[in-house]
Amino acid sequence: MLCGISYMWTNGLAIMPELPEVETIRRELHSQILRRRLNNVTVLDPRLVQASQPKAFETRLMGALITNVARRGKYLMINVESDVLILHLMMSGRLHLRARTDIRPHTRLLLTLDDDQALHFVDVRRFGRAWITEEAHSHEVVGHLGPEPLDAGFDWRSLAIRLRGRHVAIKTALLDQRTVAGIGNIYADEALFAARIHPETPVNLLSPPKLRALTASIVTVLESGIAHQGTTFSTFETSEGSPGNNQGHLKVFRKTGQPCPSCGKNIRRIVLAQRSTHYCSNCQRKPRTVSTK
DNA sequence: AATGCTACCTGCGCGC
DNA sequence: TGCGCGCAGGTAGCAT
Ligand SMILES: [Zn+2]
Repeated sequence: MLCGISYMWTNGLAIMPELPEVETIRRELHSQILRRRLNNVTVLDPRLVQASQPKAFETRLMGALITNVARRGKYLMINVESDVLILHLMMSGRLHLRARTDIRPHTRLLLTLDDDQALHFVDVRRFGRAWITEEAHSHEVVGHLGPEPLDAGFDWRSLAIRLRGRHVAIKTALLDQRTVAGIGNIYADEALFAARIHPETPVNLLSPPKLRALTASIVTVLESGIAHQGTTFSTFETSEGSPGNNQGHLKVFRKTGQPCPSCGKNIRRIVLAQRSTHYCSNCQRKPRTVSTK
């Protein structure tokens, strides 16, 4: 299914990995590489491991047994015996399990397994990053993250705590990973639509009932995304090659000019926090105290 | 402390 | 047909 979206890579892939996409990849990887051994590790682009020397990075992982594949927000965590390999795909990072010799353009990292297969980290835009740490929870890149929205303990109070003392637009706050981990541009717009909250609403003006609604909507849209194996705008492959199809379930994201599925009014697009933002001006009203530009 | 803005990077669509 | 511009995205880092 196409959504009038026309940009994709030459290999036909166009996803923006947020929590549901990373979780989909995590589940596939878990079934594919758990208890496999890393026979070889090759850093093809030093930029990927900026924080460390490529050689040291490689040797630290070489020969290690993969004991778990986990996720924190949008970060993928491949546990080996005594270390954790943390990966962030950013926008264009992809993981493919395929023949170790089948190296395609833009491959940045090769994790060769104990057969002819390798996990290929392919990243056209080179924004993706990789780290190795002994203790993932306190690591610099995940230590500051907000609560996991799909954990049992996530409720409107934990959201309220993270918004305390702040005055930014709610969409800006949702894109800030310290507020809630894993929300990106797609699911921020979808969650705000589902909760009937205008994206420019200052967070200090959100009542507890609105925060409750938003909390529930965040959980709903993320779970829906996972249930549909993530959002893609073209011939998306997960690492196994099966397509995600959550794009067919989005209500407002990149639906500018199309009728709101709730009221029929045209979906609007604005730029907020330097990001495309889509909403229904009828279903998502600005509080009166916010002046219209 | 909180917030805003830019750099980073590349392929593709669009307009001329 | 060819070229160049602008867009898309998440995060770190810097400025205010
Ligand atoms: Zn509407």
